[in-house]
Amino acid sequence: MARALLEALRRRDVLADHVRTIADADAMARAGSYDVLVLDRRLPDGEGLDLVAALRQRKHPVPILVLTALGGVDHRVDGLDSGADDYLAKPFAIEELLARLRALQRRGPAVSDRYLNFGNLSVDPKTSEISVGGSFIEFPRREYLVLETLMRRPNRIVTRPSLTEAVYALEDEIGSNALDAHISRIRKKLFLAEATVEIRAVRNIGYLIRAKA
Amino acid sequence: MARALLEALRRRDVLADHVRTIADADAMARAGSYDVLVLDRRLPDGEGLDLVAALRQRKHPVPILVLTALGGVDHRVDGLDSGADDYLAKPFAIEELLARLRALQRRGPAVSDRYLNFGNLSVDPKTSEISVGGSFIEFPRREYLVLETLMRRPNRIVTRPSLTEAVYALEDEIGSNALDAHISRIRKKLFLAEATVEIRAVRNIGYLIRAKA
DNA sequence: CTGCGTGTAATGTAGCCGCAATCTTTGGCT
DNA sequence: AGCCAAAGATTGCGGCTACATTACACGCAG
Repeated sequence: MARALLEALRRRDVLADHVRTIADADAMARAGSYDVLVLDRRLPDGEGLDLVAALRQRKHPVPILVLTALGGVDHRVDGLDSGADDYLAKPFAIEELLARLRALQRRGPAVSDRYLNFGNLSVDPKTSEISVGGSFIEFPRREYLVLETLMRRPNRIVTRPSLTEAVYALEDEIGSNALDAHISRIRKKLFLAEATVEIRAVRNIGYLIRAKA
Repeated sequence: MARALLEALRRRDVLADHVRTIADADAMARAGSYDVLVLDRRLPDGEGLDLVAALRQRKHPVPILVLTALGGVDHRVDGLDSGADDYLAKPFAIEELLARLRALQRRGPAVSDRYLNFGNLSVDPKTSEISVGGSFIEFPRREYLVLETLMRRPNRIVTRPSLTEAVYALEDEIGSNALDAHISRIRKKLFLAEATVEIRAVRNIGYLIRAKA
């Protein structure tokens, strides 16, 4: 079953690791940074719920979904009360498991490194292409870097230092309003392309991109 | 069914409110401070999932569990992907629903640890964002600092020196009623946003934030 | 040479915030 | 209960400063 699940995940470009024992899972959870943990109750070296309890006692924040063949209501209640975040009885549809994983992952930090979409604006970090409402716009390199950086955190403030670092990397570039000028030029292009997003300044802090008023 | 559920919750000393329509639920979510929302899909004025989408679009943080008679895998996937946190098909055992609610509520504070919630007011110190009933309000820097400081100790008095220190840090700024002016402006914004909290003065000592009379 | 990208500087603009004047509330005192 | 003084509330004004915009200059590439 693990193999089938791994295959289904891989096909959807979800990265996953698999171990067989509670001890290994514990070690992985300690060492790595995972968005979600899928756990079977019956394991070679014990009861999966014990790991849930142990992780929660250490205040480990990873969302946990418990799988089991024990489908009775009582078992499900035990599973959830042990500290797990979701509980799914076998047999189950892969699609439902995936949907539940998405729901759990949404709780955590959203990190997808494919297209950055927001409003009718779309940025492809792979090719550095930007399109508004389906039609592509050319952006000079600096302007593109600023916009991509903002699009990586839509609706969130990006500080001025973050932006300058993103655009000027190692280069020392301090002593002008170059960043402001870039922002202004980006705004003009977005406006002409009738984008549904806008770049707003946050005084003393930085900028953010968000849905147009 | 709502009556049975309310009865079961009441017997376990869980406080719950019940409304019948999406419109009412939306209003309650804006106004009140709830640990979790239980939502039926079939409602007199529409599809429950639409409310989920609306709340999530406003970044409303409340955990949502969706109930439905539509038990197919596809429906469950849709439900979870709309932004809900859990999905339960009717018929279900009350005990399982209660366990799932406990799981959601447990996760609520864990996630919202970084949020300061009180009444329908929510402050995110990480991003310096403030929302009332799910919709965000812009606050200038000084006003934000005052409000965050108050929200760190709801129902507790914060002394004038504490507040000025929080707002003016190292800077020497003594010699006017600037703090009072900030309080006044914050009050106006909160009032316009229909917040369920209010800022009260404590003569000769300071201010406190508490539930609105 | 020409055109584009980009940094710089000058100028315009907006909004935060401190100040102070004025009004309201509160609590103590007779 | 009534009065007064002090604390608090509110609001308009103005200065300051960060941000916005634009023109221009320089450099590099074709």
